[in-house]
Amino acid sequence: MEKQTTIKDIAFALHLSTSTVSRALRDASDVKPETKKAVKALAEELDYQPNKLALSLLNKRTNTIGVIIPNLDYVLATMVKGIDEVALEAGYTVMVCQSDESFGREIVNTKRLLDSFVDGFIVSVSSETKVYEHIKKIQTRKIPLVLFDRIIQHLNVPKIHIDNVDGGRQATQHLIDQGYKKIAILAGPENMNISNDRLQGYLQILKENKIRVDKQMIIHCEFNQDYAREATRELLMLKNRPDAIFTISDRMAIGAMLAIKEKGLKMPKDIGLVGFNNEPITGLVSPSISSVEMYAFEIGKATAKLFLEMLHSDTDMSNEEIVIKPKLFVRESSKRYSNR
Amino acid sequence: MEKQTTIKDIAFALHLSTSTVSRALRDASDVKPETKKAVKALAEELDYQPNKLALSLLNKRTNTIGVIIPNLDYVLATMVKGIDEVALEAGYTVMVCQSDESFGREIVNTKRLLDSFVDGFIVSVSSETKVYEHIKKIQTRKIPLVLFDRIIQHLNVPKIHIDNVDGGRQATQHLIDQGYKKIAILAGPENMNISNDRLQGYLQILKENKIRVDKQMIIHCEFNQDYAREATRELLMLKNRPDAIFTISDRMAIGAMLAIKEKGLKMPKDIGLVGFNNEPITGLVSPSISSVEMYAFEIGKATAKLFLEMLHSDTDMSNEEIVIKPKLFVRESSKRYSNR
DNA sequence: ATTATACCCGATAACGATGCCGGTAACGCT
DNA sequence: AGCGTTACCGGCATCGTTATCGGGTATAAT
Repeated sequence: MEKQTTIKDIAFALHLSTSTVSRALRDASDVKPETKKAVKALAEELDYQPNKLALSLLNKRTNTIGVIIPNLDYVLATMVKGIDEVALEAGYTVMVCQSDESFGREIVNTKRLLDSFVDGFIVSVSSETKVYEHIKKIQTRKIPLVLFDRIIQHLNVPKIHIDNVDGGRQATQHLIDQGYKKIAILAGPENMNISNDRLQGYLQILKENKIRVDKQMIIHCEFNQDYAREATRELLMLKNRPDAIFTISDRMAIGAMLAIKEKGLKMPKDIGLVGFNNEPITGLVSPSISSVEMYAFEIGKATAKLFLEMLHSDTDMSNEEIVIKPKLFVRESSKRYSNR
Repeated sequence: MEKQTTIKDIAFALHLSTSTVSRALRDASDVKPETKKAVKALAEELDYQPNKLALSLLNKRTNTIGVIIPNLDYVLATMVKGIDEVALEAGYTVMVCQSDESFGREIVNTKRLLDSFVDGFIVSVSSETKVYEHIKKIQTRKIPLVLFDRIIQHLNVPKIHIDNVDGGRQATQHLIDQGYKKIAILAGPENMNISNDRLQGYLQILKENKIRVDKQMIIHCEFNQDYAREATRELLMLKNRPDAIFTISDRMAIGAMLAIKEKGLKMPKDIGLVGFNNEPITGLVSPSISSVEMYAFEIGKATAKLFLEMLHSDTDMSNEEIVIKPKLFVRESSKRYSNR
């Protein structure tokens, strides 16, 4: 690594003090125009770049945002893209850390970013996370923090996410409308808000339609294609098997689809299927899979905007909560009647 | 943001000098054991964390790696995951910047990371990038740099990538083995190494099999599903249409598949199709698509390892080039004969 | 001629940490 | 008594930058 030219070099070369050079470069009022010109010219020539480290040490700002996410699957990668775009525009650089759905790594990442002096955090918690001390630590240090997508509902932090209850409602109501009678749900781990909320929507709709809840139809399994496949296999072996399945992710829907095909059942005739996320793959498999769009890119952008707003405002925003409406896209896997 | 406890606070509280506190914390030899103990106890109590910015300013090291990638699609996200894993292990934090396939943003990202004083760069260039001044700038500053996946062949920089020529060879030879006579290729933009190399492999195999190259069968199009679909439409309208298509990405293969289905042709009977990347989707669509696996996660890990090695060794490694063998996974879209 | 007033510019401290050097006290040895 | 050694500890400079204060000089006003 080569030595960068510093303000001192310029000062020395021009027989000026560092103070004057500093002021000249920042176009301060009390510097002679010619001096300014000379300084700027030399700065240009030597390709002078102010040392951000030194500035950060002084100002206690690094123009860096710490982003912690559980992984880089389609949805989160899309959200990160949105965050990145807005952050870049505003002059911030993001440090993306993956917890890999591990609580321990989430802790490590938080610590790392904390002592890298990021200006703030944008976090989506891992599926393992059940204790929030690390999050609270960020708060007690008064460092700006926004939770997105996988939020922690009871924490007093600005949040942004889709209306997962509504997503669950849309999916379930749609299956009922299509004449399915016994609807199962493949939910995720019990502590995850996105799982619980979607399940809540499912339960609401069953109740509103006066359908009795069958506990056998509610499966909590890992957020993963293989687990979903296995869970679906078991569901389909019940003597009172479901005639529709709502999975809370598209990966899980794929797993369910594989188990359904394996069993020789036809969608949408014998069984209906609705996923969540509306990943491109849902439109490409056969039958195509109905899914709930969650506008990941928009959420990413909105998250970064909310974060920046928080960073620059001094009013307390910890009660802020932005909720975005999802939208069901109906495809072959659940469409029995073309008129509805 | 709250004030962090510094070494000065501890020094003041214990009526010591900052130097002594510093030495005590680093377990230096010439500090009385009791003093050490007192310092450490207080440090623990006040939750002292050394200020990384100050240290970075002194040592000119930030323990941060700048990663620049064109986007966060499946392959690159997987690679980043590999990089992240190894980097975390080694105590480094990565700053991931997406150029979004834009040359301008690649420049901006390079600049940003440069003056964030990252310890080095891991870069995969955008498809627009045809001029390499920003890369050379990194080199002239003697900052460690590794190129991966989308490399620049003629630059004297450590590189790591799969054997794209071999990937192209495997795909093309397989199609010939399956009895296809007129094989088209959907290549990417002309300046991309991964595109050119795969095309090269294709050409080699045609030549080795004494098949005349038909320029109409070589299409350069954007790295994108829709462009690939349109290109395939046009290919299929030729009076002398191809009976097999090799696309250099799976996204493009999907586009091609859609155009093929639209035309009413059957795979693998009427036409064969082979993609590249071996994304999960290739096994899920119908017919499933043959594709060349490029071991993205392994490449990511190997890249980070190579980078770290370079960082810690002082021998010149600019001629290092790691090439990983890809492997064709045969699926329905191109499998006419079950015995081969 | 004296004072006021811009107008420029330099010295210094500060951000937090460490490396180097130097200093002091206590002790042992000749 | 005088010297060297050892064990501890503090002072200072340094990294690169800016904010603050305090001059100095030339011009204008009295």
